Amino acid sequence: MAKEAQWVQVGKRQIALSNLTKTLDPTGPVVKAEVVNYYLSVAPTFLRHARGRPLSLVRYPDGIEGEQFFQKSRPDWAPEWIGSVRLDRKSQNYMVADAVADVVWLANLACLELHVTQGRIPHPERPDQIVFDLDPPPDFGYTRVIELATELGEVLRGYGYHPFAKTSGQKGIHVVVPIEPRWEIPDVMAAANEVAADLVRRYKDEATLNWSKKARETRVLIDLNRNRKGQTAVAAYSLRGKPGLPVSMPVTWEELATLRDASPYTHATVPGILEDRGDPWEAMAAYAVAIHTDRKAVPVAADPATLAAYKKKRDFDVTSEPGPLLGKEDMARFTIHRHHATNLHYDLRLEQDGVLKSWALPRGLPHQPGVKRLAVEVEEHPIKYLTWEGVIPKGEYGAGPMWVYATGRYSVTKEKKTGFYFRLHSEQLNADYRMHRTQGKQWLLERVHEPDRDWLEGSVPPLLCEKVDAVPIGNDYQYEVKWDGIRAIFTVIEQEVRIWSRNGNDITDQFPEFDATGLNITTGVLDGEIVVLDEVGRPEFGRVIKRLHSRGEGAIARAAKKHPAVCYLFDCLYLDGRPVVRDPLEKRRAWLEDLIRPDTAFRFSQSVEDGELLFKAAKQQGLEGIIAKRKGSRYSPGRRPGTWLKIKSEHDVTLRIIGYTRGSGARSDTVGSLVVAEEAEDGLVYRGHLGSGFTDRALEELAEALLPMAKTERPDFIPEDQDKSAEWLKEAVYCDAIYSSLTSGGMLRQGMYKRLRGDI
DNA sequence: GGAGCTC
DNA sequence: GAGCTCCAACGCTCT
DNA sequence: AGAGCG
Repeated sequence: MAKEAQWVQVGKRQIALSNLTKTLDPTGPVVKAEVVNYYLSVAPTFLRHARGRPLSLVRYPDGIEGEQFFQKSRPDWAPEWIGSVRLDRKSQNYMVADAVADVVWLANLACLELHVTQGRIPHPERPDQIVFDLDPPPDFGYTRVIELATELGEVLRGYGYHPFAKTSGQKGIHVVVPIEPRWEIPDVMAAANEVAADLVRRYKDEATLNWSKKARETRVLIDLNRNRKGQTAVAAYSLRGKPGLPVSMPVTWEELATLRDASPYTHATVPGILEDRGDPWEAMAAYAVAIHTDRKAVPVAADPATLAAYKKKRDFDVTSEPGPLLGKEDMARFTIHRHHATNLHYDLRLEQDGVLKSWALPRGLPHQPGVKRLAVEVEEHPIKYLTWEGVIPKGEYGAGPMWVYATGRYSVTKEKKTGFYFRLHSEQLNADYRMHRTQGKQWLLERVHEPDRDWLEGSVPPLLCEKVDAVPIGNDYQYEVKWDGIRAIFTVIEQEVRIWSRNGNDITDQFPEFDATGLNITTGVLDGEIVVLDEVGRPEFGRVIKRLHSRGEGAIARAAKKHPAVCYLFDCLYLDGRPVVRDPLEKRRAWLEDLIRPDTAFRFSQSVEDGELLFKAAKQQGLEGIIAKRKGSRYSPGRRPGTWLKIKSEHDVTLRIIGYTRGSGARSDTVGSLVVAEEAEDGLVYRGHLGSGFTDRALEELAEALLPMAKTERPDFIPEDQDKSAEWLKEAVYCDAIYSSLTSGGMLRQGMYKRLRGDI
């Protein structure tokens, strides 16, 4: 072990990291610590595609400018927990990554590139994907490679495959199709060859299968050799040993079409992108099909006419949800129902011998390794329940709504005496579980691997609004009231609720009225707006903000009693063991409505179809505005402008800054917000607080920018030194007095009101 | 990057 | 103790 | 037979 080794704990493994400050990419420069960090952060996603595949390491112990070498066999000094597999009698003992710790250990070996075979355990000799490596000659424009990859994608669809794309991390593009692991390599090669030859026939001047340099000249090599025995291709999310440490990055077909080169994807950017938009390949395994040369009927003849027709409707196809799974007759299917009978529960159904083996899961699916959930074996169900969804009428057994929570295919990865391990592949859920019989009909369901992203850990940045001036009209939208209060993300773990502000601050303690008894849920992430309502049911921002600022248990309890808050929930991001952010808005909201218990502090934010009407009503009621949401849209934490629009109900407001609040945070130099009032017929009307958590300096700048916009530069009641707005803002005592008067009850106190009004 | 071998 | 060496592989093509 | 190729 090198002398300066640093020990880290990854899962249950301890790993010695050596030479962390060694530069591996001098052009960055990038040191080894950053490489380890990269692989640590993408490991759960990386493993989804690489787990169980024999590895080739490309190691750069002296950095990308030093010597590089391949390594396949498992060195005998590897820790005992690094797994391995032998492809045949006389082959290597290939290493196989299974857990995050394995990836970190490999990263420490300065193994920048990880390459994998197309087969994986338990059938390493039967590929479960075909890779088409598009390898352009020098000076072949990237855009043209993309075009060719896109065409290849279409040809593959014509043959009934579901293609996925990634950058190679260098000049090329890899098009990958998942297949069922049922054929030997020669059969798979033959199928691949047929499709590639088809493409080459259509694009004679662009593409070739001929591998010799001379014959290739200026054409792209469609390299099928990556599919051969013992051959590997760079793994999805692997780094490449090139300047800047680019990544072999899975992309959606839409993303691919907009790429101009592969430069956006590097060790530095990929973790953020992944966090932002997830893994485009996540559901890949659910789209495995039989190779086209061995199907009973070839689904689509690959003649040019068919392809043209396909191309025509492709725009629609690509932008909408993926189509139905193909070839499902060849693999075992599964469904999980959310069944809101007398007692809410889930039903896990696995296809086996022509029936659905079923278990009732009273508390949903486990969300994390180590979490176990009871699973009670129930009677087998007929296959037709795979897709059944609806309401079981009152009086019948199990009366109540039953939703398809996830459906796709599954594979048993390991059989044990007391149970089995299985992996779910679907659009909704891709995870490994262990089913373990404890006694009789009682089983325990346990999650095996870490999720890509732990939705229940800490806060999730909420999807934000974009302000617009007019109500977007159309059948594409649904409309909700814009509740004027505190945006809050709720995380529920078991029976514990935590509340997070939009900036990720934990505000749980401020609102003791929100507890899990109001929600029919075991684990979840919900999005809503906390409001305090006035006598006629209008949100009073001043009151709720006061709730946010009260300190001390006693004060909070008193405030909660005086001004009880409710929360209008409008979205659901995670539900009992699976993220739902990628389900369409309507589905998320249907689930949400179902999980809110009546007569609690939680309410469902109703939506309506008529935007104009709601807008008019909102204006009449003095509400802040309405929100238009695009139907079918996903939830993109952190933002995605254009999917969610906020409309101000008043446009020509003249605001005046009448004070500021002291911040409630720990930093003494922060100012809470500007207190703004609107000019009305009969004086100033409090409109709320602008921003929060400014430093004095930032606030001065903001005030300077805003003051000229106000009708009067400064209200008359501000004492002395009228010239310097910044100094005016520093009149803390005075403004605090205004603040408290403004916010007691959300109204201007009598005296102050008079003073503000009349007599300015 | 780590280990085994050689001097 | 320092210095050197090893650490892959397939199948096809060209020479 | 051996080197080259990715």
